[in-house]
Amino acid sequence: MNERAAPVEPLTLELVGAMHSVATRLEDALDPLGLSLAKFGALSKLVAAGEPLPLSALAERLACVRSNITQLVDRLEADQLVVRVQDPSDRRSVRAELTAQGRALHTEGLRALEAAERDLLDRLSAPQQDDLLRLLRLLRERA
Amino acid sequence: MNERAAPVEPLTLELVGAMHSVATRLEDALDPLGLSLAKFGALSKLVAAGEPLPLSALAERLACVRSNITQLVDRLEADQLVVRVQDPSDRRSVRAELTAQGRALHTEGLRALEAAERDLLDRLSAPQQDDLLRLLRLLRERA
DNA sequence: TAAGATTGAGATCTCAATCTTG
DNA sequence: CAAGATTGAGATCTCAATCTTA
Repeated sequence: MNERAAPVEPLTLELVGAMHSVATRLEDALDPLGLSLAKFGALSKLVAAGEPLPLSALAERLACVRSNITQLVDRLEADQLVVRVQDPSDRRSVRAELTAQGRALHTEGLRALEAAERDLLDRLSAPQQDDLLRLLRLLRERA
Repeated sequence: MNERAAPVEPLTLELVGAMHSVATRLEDALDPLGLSLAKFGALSKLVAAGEPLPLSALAERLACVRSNITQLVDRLEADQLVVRVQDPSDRRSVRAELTAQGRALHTEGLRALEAAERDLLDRLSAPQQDDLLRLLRLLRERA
């Protein structure tokens, strides 16, 4: 029994707080490269796809709305990391294509993130790391 | 051995993705009340403190910069959930004080969050929930 | 009309610079 | 000068409305 007042903070706020802390650490790791998590995420999806992606597809894979991608690609284009290319078969569609520079920076970002990841996860044993990933995926895969 | 290309996505991006998904779910739960996670977080810290807090203290407890709190309190004040009060003993200091309306809405928000929390965590057994919290705290408590 | 993309308004956050008070 | 708060600029995100093309 605990005599003190009941916790005012729901469990989920702890979740959000911890995740915010992790995200901040990762942003800091990417910052020296001029990258943000948002930008790296987009580059990452483009590399994974292996080909230019329509902005709608990018929005779907990054779990955000289309208008967000319009602006994100604006900034990526200003950084010369991607270019917009027209789709001749459907003139409504615009695809984002990686530049050589974008591909190279993604590789650097990957290294930086993996270093930050080792720093972060070194606290946890290998089985703990597996557990964490499994639990988070359970939360995510909810309808 | 896996013949396919190595995963392009670092483990940490999975973490960020899961975080984003959870945060979105919680935002949705608060939305009908006209609350956001940011606003609820501030109300929650004020309720926990039991007294008006200087904006600096609020910034510290919410792990963000002061200028963020200035604007957040602007919006909370516009919603009539808090008021700014002057500190007679130090005229530099401004404290945020809950209104009755702010206190009431915090209670409603708490209920909404706890419902969303049950929805989210129902997937996990009680020991799994404990594990998740423990693991996240380990990640957070890093220097 | 549907779909793809963009625009405009606004919420949330950061940083750098500034202003007042200590 | 330090500290507390604010302001201004800009990044990131959402929603509603709009424009073009299918």
